Amino acid sequence: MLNLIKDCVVKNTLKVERAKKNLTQADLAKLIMVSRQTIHAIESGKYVPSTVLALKIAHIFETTIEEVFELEESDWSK
Amino acid sequence: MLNLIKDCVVKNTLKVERAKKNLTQADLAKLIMVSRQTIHAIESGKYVPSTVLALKIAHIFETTIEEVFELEESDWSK
DNA sequence: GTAAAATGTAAAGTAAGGTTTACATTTGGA
DNA sequence: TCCAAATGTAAACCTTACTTTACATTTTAC
Repeated sequence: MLNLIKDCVVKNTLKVERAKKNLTQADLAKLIMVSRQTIHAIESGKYVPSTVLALKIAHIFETTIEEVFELEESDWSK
Repeated sequence: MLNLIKDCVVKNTLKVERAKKNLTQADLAKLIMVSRQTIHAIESGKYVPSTVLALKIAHIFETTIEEVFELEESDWSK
């Protein structure tokens, strides 16, 4: 079975949520205990965070993972 | 900065949700296009799925990731 | 009680998430 | 304008998620 997950595109609203709370990338990184580069990489779509990270991020923004990370429509069937 | 994420414990309700929908591990695996062993590994806590997989799993069960995957209380501060 | 279905387990390999260090560029305020 | 803060970028490295194949054990149905 070939890997279809890696081809899935996930959009996120990190930058906007950060703005709402007036947090810098470094602030957010510190809050969830990861490197600033990790936040940057997620925001710029370089990669999708692990579920543990996603849980923490959604928690900080007082919302759900689904609100922050959205799987592209066409990828639900992959 | 050392990696704290790997030490986080995440419980999940996959087995129960599967029972509700009367799906075998193989059924679920087929629905989200992963191997049966992947489902088994997640269910038995061997590892936490990626966010993409978690999104798909929650979607199948018509719920949210937070309902299916719960970070242990003490790990929110890690 | 036996066959089939479901679940458990394991090993080797690949890809993606995340780290560290380091430096370059952009933005904003005095 | 100039300094500092914020953001962007990159490379080398390690860990974990997920795959494939294969076989063992447990459950379920007849």
